[in-house]
Amino acid sequence: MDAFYASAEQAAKPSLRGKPVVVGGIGPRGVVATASYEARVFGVHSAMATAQARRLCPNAAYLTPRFTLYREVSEVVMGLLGELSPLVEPLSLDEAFVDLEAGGVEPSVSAVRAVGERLRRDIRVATGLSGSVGLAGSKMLAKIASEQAKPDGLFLIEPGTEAGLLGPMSVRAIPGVGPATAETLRRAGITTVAETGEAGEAELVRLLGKAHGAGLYALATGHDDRPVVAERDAKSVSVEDTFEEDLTDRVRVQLELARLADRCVQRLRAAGRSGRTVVIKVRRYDFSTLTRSETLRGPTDDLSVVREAAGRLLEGVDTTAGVRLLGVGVTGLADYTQEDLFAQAASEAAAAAEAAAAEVHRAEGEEPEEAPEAVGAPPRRWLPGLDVRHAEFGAGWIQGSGVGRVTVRFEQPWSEPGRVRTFAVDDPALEPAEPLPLIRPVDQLPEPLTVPSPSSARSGTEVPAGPDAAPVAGGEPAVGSARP
DNA sequence: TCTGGGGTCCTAGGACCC
DNA sequence: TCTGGGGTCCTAGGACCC
Repeated sequence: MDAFYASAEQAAKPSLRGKPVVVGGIGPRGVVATASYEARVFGVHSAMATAQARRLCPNAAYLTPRFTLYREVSEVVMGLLGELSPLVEPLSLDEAFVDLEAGGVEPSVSAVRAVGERLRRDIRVATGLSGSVGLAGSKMLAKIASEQAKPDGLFLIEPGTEAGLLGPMSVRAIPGVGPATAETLRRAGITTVAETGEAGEAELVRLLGKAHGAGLYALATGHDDRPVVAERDAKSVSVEDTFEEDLTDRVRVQLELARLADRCVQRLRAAGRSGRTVVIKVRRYDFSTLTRSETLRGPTDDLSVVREAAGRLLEGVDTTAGVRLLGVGVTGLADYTQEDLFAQAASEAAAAAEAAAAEVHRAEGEEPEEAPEAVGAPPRRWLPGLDVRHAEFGAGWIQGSGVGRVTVRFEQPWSEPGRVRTFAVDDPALEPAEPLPLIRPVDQLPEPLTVPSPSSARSGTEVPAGPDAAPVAGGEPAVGSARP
């Protein structure tokens, strides 16, 4: 998918189409997840500090990610891929390998190209978004082809043309070659794919180590027989938080670590897994990062066991100078939950310890756990980009908030750009809402009396899509769109 | 107002075992 | 009586990907 998160936001928010949009962390320590192509013109790109992006492109819309929506769109797209072949290997929410041979597609350039073009049309019709397709004889080549295809295109690497195409490219084009590997190779006078192959396997192994060197040599010389593997089981589950300000209070650090352990176990249990090794991660004020791990006697999905292990691991870490990030993870995953005596005993001991600790906290007048209760419900956070519903004005999204006010734009994926209104942050008529689908469901037609928009009469042949969306080929109506 | 969050894979040293 | 060789597991860190 092209600029996936940003494109999804533009499809959802008509007023942002054709405008720079940046999706990512909104806070002081946020980074950019995806920038729309309009924002990239200003030099904004993924992994850049949001603060720097704001300097480069102050007029962009800065939005917090809505993963629920992206996951829903992703499932639709992965479903379309599943119609092409039983062998689909997702790499992320917006990217996957498909083994067309296993899907019985005739192995000819014309047949394969036709499948790719039809897929791109189907994706646009089903989601309103554009995707790019790379077609080639191996995973590496297909990935490079898809990069060439972006945005909104298709690129096919014909057998026999690989060396000519790849040779002049930077070695960075090869998946797995990042900044460190590229720098090591550059110091050895190697910068292109062709030079990498010419260096020979022995030299690459000497420079990069056995596995990486041999693997890179194979890829650089066009050898890649890695199979497309469907549904691989996760090997670890982890959660982490970067704090807006460094934590220095040890009790607060312990509290946050316990919270992270809770979230980690929740995810572990939701996946129906259990794990044997507990890992904590600590990033200090100076960005130095360390991990500590402990392997249990058997796999567990018990909250107290994980919490206790995390707590023990933290004891060996000096946090006095300030903690920027904390994380808790579980690896060594097993498919089942082993309710052994060890876990039960530890669980009971932990429950007792917990009760005792809570007593101590109360006695010491710890504020973190008590504060919300004392003041009532925690203040709602109106994050830019999130969905809301107003009792009178209907569905909209948060454009911004501050000084006790929140600004909402009232529009839907299938409407004209909407109007902005401002409310008090505690306006009872305003409440958080679920994301609307990008394509209007057929069972949610507008009611004629309440939405008599004259412009909607021509919506029958339009597809809600990104700013540079081409009309649907053949002009067939989009799924789900209809006249009132 | 530099540097997220969730992953995978590899390396290397020490413990431990046969 | 001058110290093998190989394998696995655990721990910690680093590169890389989206």
